[in-house]
Formats: sequence, structure tokens, C-alpha cells
Amino acid sequence: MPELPEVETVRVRLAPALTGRRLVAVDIHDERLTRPFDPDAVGASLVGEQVEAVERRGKYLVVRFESGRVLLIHLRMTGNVLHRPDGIGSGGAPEDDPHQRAVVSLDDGSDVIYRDVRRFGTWLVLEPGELETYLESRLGEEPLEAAFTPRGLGRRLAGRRAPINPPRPAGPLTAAELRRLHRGVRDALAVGIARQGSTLRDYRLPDGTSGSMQKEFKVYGRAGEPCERCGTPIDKIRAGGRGTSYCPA
DNA sequence: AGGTGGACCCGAACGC
DNA sequence: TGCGTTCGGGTCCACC
Repeated sequence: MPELPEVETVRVRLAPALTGRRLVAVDIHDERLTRPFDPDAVGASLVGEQVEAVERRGKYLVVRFESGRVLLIHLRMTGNVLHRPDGIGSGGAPEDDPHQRAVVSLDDGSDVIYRDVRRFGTWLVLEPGELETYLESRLGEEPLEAAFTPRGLGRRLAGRRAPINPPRPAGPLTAAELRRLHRGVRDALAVGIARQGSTLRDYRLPDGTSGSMQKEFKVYGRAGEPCERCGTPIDKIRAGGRGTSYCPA
């Protein structure tokens, strides 16, 4: 599913295609995408907007308009944004894709196609000034920016019994362990971005190509196989409700 | 207040 | 074969 590196890769590819462009048509044909708001009303409200910038916060894609309004996109599990420079139907896109949920036509004749198999993804239009409050209440520090530090991470984890790398509680981590965790988070995200994300099934770059990070997974999908580093069989458990693969040694 | 588990989805994998 | 069942996972939310 789209994690931070996948969302960042989509942003990098989308930004030059969208920045400065005006939306001439917005067709949203899935009421789940904009729930509880009416998809036709949301689409109509976006027509005429001009894109000022395409940014990312956490796993959110932030499309800023000159008007100060914002389209906040979350891809959740299987959301996917494609850009067709010559319009829909070009570039090998199937004409009757059953998973296509929205099409945005731009003033240069190109189309942005949003597809989502499981329909968990969301489009939320925010009015000027609403974005910061919305994101602050949901997200921590950006992990690749200077504000994310081992000490800050320690403050957030202090007193917590929620598991990190299985199945240790997060709270009692030492300063040295916090530094290693901080380093590991940053390095893993940076490599993921350099590889343009992981294509396991649904994720694609906006031009339809695949990321390559999946080729470098050390534990994911390798339960029972020997650890690359020490030979111990990779274990898979559930930690905090999610499937977690790791080398027990 | 922190932690857990269900809900939301649907295709794939699995069992018979 | 084809059918029914189970699984998974980001985030929100109800509940303990």
C-alpha cells in the first residue's frame, strides 16, 4: 500500500504536471471518495481552481490552489494517481477501468486519473486556513525534516506501552536505542524514496511505471526464509494489530 | 489517557 | 469447476 515513499514519489512526479494548471472538469463517480460530501458538489467546486503547488505531509498529498483552498488526498490502501499528458485513453489506460473513481481534466489537455480498488482513499477539500489545524491534530513531525529528532521521538514514546519492534514496549527505550530507531526510520524512508516506492500489486507511479523498493525487502514476505544477515528463520507475528515480519535474532 | 479491536472495502489466496 | 471463507491493512472511532 502507499506508504510515505510512495506518496512522496507521486508528489514529485505530479508537481510539474499540475503546478500552474487550471482544472477545467472534475468528474467524481464514487460517493465514498468525498463522503459525507456530495461528489458532484465537490467536483463542481473545484472547477476553475488553479494549482499553486503539490506538497506532502505524512502520507497525505496536498494540492494547494491559488485561491488558498486545498485538495487533501489520502491514498490509504490502494489509491493511485495517474497522469495522462495526452488525455484519458492514451498511454495504455483501459477505457473501462472498473476501479477508476475520478478524472480531473487540466487546461493543457492532460488528465489526472484517480483509481482505487478498495475504495478506502479520500478526497477532502479544505478552505483557506484549515489545513494546518487538520494535519497538526493527526500527524507527528515530518520524519525527514530537522524537527524530527531522537529526543523528540523519546518524548512522544515516553510512558507508552505500545509495541515498536516486536514486542517491546516503546516507553523504556534508551537514548542510544532512540538514536538507532531514528536513524533506521530515516534511512529506510530515504532508500524507499530513492527506489520510487514499492510496487507489490496496485501502486504505480503517475506514468504507470513501477517502483523497485520491493526488491530490497529483507523481511517482508519472507516468513520462514533464512535472515540474509544471520540465517535465522524470519518470523511473522501480529504487533499492534498489523502483520509484522522480523528476524528474531 | 492509552491501548485494543471493529468497521470500512474488495481481490487474492485458500479450503473443500 | 466453482463456490464460500478468510485475510489484510491506514485511519477513525467506540469501548474498556
